[in-house]
Amino acid sequence: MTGIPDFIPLHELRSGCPACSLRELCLPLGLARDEMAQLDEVIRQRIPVKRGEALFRAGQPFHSLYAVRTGFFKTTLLAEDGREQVTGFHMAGELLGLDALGGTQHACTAIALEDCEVCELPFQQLDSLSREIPSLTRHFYKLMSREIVRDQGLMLLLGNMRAEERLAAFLLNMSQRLEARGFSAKGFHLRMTREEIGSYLGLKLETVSRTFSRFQADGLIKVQGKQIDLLDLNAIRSLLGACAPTESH
Amino acid sequence: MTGIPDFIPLHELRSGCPACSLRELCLPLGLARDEMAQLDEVIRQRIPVKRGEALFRAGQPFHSLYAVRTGFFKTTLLAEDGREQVTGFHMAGELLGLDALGGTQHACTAIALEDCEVCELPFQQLDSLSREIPSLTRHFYKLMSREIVRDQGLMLLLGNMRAEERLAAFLLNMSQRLEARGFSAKGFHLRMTREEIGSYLGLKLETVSRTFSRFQADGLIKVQGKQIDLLDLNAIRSLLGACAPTESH
DNA sequence: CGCAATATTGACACTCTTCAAACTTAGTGG
DNA sequence: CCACTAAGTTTGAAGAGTGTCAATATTGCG
Repeated sequence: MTGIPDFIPLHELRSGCPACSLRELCLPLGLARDEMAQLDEVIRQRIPVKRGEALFRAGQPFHSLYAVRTGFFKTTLLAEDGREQVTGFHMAGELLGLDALGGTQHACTAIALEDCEVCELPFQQLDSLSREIPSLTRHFYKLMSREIVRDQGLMLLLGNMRAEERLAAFLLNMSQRLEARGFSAKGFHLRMTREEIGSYLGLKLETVSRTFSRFQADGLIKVQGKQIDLLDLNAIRSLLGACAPTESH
Repeated sequence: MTGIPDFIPLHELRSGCPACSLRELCLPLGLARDEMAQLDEVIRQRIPVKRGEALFRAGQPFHSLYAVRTGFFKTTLLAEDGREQVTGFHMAGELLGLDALGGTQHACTAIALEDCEVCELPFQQLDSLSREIPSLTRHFYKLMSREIVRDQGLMLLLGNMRAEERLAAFLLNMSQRLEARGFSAKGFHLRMTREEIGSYLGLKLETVSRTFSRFQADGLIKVQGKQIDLLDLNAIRSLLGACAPTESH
């Protein structure tokens, strides 16, 4: 039981990876019972991260990947002149730290946007395990290539789309990912500020706010601070001009 | 000698990976002699790709990675509405196809911008080999995470920088990569059109052209069609306002 | 060498940003 | 529990930076 902090209630100790509903999002499918048990040994579960805290920061040595169990993170990149850009928002079942997998230090910073729980996957031990469980390596290849494709989709958005299209793509993406996790696809509470949305989409916060207001005036959505309700999904979709992929991550 | 086309002159057969000057860019360092020999067996070398031809296209099944041996490629992403974005330019020693590594089909299209030669690395066989050569897996992790970091640097550029900064970052990046390959850092021939540069940087071709002209008027560069000479590297660097990472890839 | 593709340049339109002020929400301490 | 403060949001007006359209010049491939 090494590495499992003792403030976790006893009954939680039994709910490791094999029982985790998010398993198929962060571990390969089709693992044998004993393989799963091996992984379960290695993974440190349910580490709490408070709102505003960093899970890791750019430049810190890389030791582990982290799977989001509950809560919501942003990852940011910091330019030398202080400009910071949000490179992603991450929710339950997603893996953080892939951009450091091959290297020695983290490239981005991961900040909790609300109180979160993560599971830690120490890379050294995963690496050893992957000799016994070849599908593990394959799984990380898949996750990393998915991350590359995701980033390229965002590049397409940043390079080609106008404010309305960007916001529409953002809302649909959130909707879809929340739905995939069993939440409502039509109403949700944004965890990030307008400024963080803007940074992610390459827009200023005022532009984000204005565009939300316009969407509301047009009857597409209802905005109440961070609470968003999508009133006309099809109309929002049509804003994309059949453009960028909404899918993925 | 399977897989090696017979139009390759005999003396080339001896110049496989162990002799290739680009080796350290596409294969892990510190391989033993016999490991290198094994890889050499698997890699199909010096496949010619003519200017304008696709090395692979988005949607095609993924079988192999490709190392650029000579020449110059662009990779593009195609949105459903026909909009296409250039996601990267790739020169000798760089690996293409990483975005498909974990999946079954290519996500982007790779087009040769001049007559090229590539080496093919069949993934199946690499995968088998990596059981005997663990550093191979690690190497691909590294390459993929580098690709993620590169893409995120571009996201930062697309999200935050203005036309002048984008062009300056582009020129410095080209200069640096060419220099690393033994070419001049100050004068080079662009292989891509203004439109392709613009697509990559999220600008219209007219803006690229205008910005080049302004740089020239300011004495920063000399432009003669696709021939670019960097006259004042420091001044170009200072345009970046100490922003985005120019490094990488 | 000739033609199509590419590049340059200008004038104008438009989107987004900037600056500023007012307003709302959430969190803190009396 | 309410007052207070800081952070976040909304909205307006003006301006900068790119995009668009169009005409002309140039390049480079066949």
